[in-house]
Amino acid sequence: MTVAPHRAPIALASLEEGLEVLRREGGRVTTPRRIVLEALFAADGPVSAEHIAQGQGERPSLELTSVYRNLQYLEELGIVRHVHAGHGAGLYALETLTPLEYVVCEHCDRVEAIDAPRLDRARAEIRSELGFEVRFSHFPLVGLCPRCAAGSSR
Amino acid sequence: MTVAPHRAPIALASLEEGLEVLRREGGRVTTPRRIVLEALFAADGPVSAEHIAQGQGERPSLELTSVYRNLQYLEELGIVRHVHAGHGAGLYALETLTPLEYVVCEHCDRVEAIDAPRLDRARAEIRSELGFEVRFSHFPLVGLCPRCAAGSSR
DNA sequence: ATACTTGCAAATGATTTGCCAGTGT
DNA sequence: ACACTGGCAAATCATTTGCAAGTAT
Repeated sequence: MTVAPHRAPIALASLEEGLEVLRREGGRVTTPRRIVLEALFAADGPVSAEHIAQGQGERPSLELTSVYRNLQYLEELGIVRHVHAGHGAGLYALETLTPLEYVVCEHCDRVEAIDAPRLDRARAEIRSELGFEVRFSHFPLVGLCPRCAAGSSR
Repeated sequence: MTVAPHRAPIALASLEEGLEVLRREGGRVTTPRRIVLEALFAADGPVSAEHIAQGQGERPSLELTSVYRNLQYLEELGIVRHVHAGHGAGLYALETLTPLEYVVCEHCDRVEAIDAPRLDRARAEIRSELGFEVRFSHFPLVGLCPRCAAGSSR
């Protein structure tokens, strides 16, 4: 598990491809590692390490420590990325073919994945106003979703 | 210290005004409380609880716990707000007359305060594209500042 | 006098680290 | 065989909480 600097993103098409990447990079294909990947493929959005560690149905549970270690390793390989949805635990997801960025509602805590290009105009505004090149992938956009913005008396 | 839901923001003009707010709201003017306010007035940007607790020059150090408790109380009163600049500790600042939002460079970690209106166009883009009403005050915009964007080979 | 606050220790929650036994290759 | 991993306990970091002693009003 000695990779450190992040590689370019790799969008896995299948679990098998993930295992291939592991082998190619000199990593070993172990049961916990396979399970973490399975959990990420099974998830329909970013999930916490805790969630992965708990297991679900067929998928066995495993040590939280191993989950964190493997997520970190997979992240260094460019297979996984994590987001911070609020004050709580980080959320992990597989890297995707079309880059995703995230928006979180600070009222209902819902996390929504957005195709990065949809935020290009906002990014351009920020670039021209501040000269900053922003990403909403690691730290998401936080605000009120339409639903909550409508019925919020706070 | 029983206030809980946040009051409307109050931009203090002076430490004295802060103490008045405390009295008006039924809080007590204590030494640690005065020190926390002094530290915030002395700071030229958002600072960590740790930083406040350490003291500096004239300003005595105090228990980290008290700093956190008081920051939380002042935040509930609408005098203080906090931002998350990255993976580390939260940063605290006095509420300002003209609302501020923050931008953080993920490369050099510099935190820059921005007058909220300067981001109105970006916010409008996001609103029209996603229906989201975003704020960059609690969770800041994260990206590369001009300096780092220029000389970054990563 | 009495409710609000502080200090200090201990608890929490998220994540990391040390170390030795276990196992892919 | 041997370096890479996993499990488990303990360490860290930021922050919160419990409680008895201290103090503003």
